[in-house]
Amino acid sequence: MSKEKILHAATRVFSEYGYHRASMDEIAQQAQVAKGTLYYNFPGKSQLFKAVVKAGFEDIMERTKTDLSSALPIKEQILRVLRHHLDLFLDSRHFAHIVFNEISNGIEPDVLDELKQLRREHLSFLAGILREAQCEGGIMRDVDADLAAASTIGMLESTCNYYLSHQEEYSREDLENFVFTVVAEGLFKSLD
Amino acid sequence: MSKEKILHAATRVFSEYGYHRASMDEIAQQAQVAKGTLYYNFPGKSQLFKAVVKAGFEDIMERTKTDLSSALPIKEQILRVLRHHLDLFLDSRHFAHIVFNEISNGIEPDVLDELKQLRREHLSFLAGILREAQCEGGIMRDVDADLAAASTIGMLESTCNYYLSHQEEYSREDLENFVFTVVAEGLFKSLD
Amino acid sequence: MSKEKILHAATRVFSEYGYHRASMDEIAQQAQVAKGTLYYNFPGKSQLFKAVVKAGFEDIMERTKTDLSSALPIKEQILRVLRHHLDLFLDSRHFAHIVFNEISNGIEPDVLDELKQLRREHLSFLAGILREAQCEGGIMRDVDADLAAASTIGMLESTCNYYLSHQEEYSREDLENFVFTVVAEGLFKSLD
Amino acid sequence: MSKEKILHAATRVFSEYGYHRASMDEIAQQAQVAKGTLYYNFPGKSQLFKAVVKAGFEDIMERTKTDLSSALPIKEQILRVLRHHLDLFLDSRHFAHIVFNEISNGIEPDVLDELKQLRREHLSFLAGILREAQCEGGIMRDVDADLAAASTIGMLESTCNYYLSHQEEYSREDLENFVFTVVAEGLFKSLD
DNA sequence: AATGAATGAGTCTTCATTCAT
DNA sequence: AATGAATGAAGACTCATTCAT
Repeated sequence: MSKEKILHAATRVFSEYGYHRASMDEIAQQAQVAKGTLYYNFPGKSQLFKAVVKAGFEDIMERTKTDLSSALPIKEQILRVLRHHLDLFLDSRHFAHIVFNEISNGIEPDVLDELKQLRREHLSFLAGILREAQCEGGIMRDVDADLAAASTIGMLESTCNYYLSHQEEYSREDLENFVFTVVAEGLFKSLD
Repeated sequence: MSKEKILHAATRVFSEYGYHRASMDEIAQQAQVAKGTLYYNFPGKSQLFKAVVKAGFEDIMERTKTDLSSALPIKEQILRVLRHHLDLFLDSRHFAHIVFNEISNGIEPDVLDELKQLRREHLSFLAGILREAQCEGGIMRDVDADLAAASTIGMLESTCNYYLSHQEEYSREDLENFVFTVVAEGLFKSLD
Repeated sequence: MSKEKILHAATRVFSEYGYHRASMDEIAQQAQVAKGTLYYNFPGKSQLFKAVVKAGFEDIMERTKTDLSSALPIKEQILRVLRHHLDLFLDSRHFAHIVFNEISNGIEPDVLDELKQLRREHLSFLAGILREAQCEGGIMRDVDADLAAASTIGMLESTCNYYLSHQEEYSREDLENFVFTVVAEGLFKSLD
Repeated sequence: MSKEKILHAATRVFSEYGYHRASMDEIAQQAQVAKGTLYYNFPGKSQLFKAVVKAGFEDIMERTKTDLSSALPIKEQILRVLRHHLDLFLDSRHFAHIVFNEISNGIEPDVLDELKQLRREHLSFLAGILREAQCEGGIMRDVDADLAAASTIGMLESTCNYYLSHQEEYSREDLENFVFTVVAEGLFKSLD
């Protein structure tokens, strides 16, 4: 009960302020529990943060998995993965930022390792989908699937970030089209 | 004199610890000046950080510009831009991280705006080069140059990051080839 | 049932950490009861501590009494008292320390008074034995029995403490001989 | 300047409350400096405590040394040492208690080691004087000088403690006589 | 131009205690 | 008789910033 409330509040607060500016006081207040209750449910700030990030990764992976099905053509599956991540980066911009980026700053090393592990798992998940695409249809280029997953995530986040501060200039459809194009065909017509 | 030393030390310290974990004490110590001297030369921590980031952006832009010349074919110019940014992300990993990412966390809003402006200028610079490529040769796809610049930066950083924690699996050449392929041709052979 | 378990665990925990560093959490855990059970059986931490100290005093007094008997020559009785206290200070070093010394630190005043009373009773018990020695045989010097009891306890504890951190240099027998000599004859051959 | 004030205040506060109940807030208040000033001058609570204890040991040793001189007969020297320690235990009861006893509780292990070292040095100092007495005059029994020093300190403190809570029953002279007797001749007329 | 002692608001964390069940 | 979730006061410590020199 309290744990739920705390996790929700912590997600909000970490998203808004980032790890370091977020204070346990603020989280307790927003969760409407006493500060001690935070420490009754989580060992400390960094562990609470880890729980938030973990829930975030699990959520995006769960949502993506649910929407996929082997019945779909690989091409469609990848489009859906992209769309899910776009949703995440657009709807929960700040949350996505902490989940994908705040992982590197000044967090206790032991927790940091676990966070990196979570990120690795997420990338593996994406890479797995890409690898399938390579095996099956021969649709995909023969690039390293892990690098491809990593590069795609960074590309998506950066692009969404830019989009969000220039919303008047693009529509959501523009964004999707751009992303699909870049992923699919790259920037150049030909470089040879 | 002092200003130089402080700027160098601040770059080192911010790179190592990130904005929030970096302390003015540590910076003063590494710069071998008294703490008061920091405040004599810079109004405060966030302003000092801004100066560091600004110098960072200027450096990468300067280095890139120097290496370009209208004599070169556009294609080659873009390769060089990519290579310069790869260098930055690989050699000064942490520095690049704060320059490109720490900009969004929990920094005082007034300074944050100026930092965002700096990032915008850098993206404009890159977008400018891409736009040239579009005008001139018809080599490039007709995607939005600004989005393309933003997406490329994100892709580069994320890819380098992954590469740096998996160096045993890839060579630097692998990395370059991958990046060039992705930028040039995207991930798919065809999606239609 | 629970009370017993708690008392045992509390003794262990107080002995290991001292009064202030010992936590009710730790005690509950070691006693394998819920924290609430502690408060069901004892009014609070200081009262629990008092119970532990009381049991400690009673134990050493009981053990000593059991081993004495009016049949024994006074001299032998005193040797036995010394030996019992040596055993206590050596075998249950930390426990003895809290029983005899932690009594004065920063404990709630109300409980502190009761603890001091317990110590007083123990000293009275020892002084009683000494007084007997004085009456009966004329073996003992005509010093104040209460002061003598107090001084002896302090001497024993301090000596055992030193011994315990220099065990490689002395045998247990050395220690006993030293203590008996000091008690019996003092440090000097003659001071007149 | 501040350092002095802090050290004085800390001595007062630690003496009154013991290590754990003493709070940095209270010390800062009594020293009339801001809390930050405490940490500017001392790395932390335990280090501040160490400084207090160190000053205490140095003070008693200094005062004792000053009063001794090789011209005096050994017997007189030892009487003076005893008197100085009596003064300390009587005049600065609480301070002496923390200096000699609080050394064992729940202090950070690294600092604890240094504190133990200080105590060791003090005992060595006392043992040195005793050893002289053994060499020179043959006045002293052939007991281990280190054990003798340790036992004497414990005896003194314990006796003073008892005296202080029963002042109506003894005079200071009674106390001195008792202590001298015990040290000199022990408790028994003869035990053989 | 430079210093560094001093500050105090802000943070994380601990823990004895309570109480509804 | 026993539980354990929840509390909140209290405490140690950090650090950007100020200012007299």
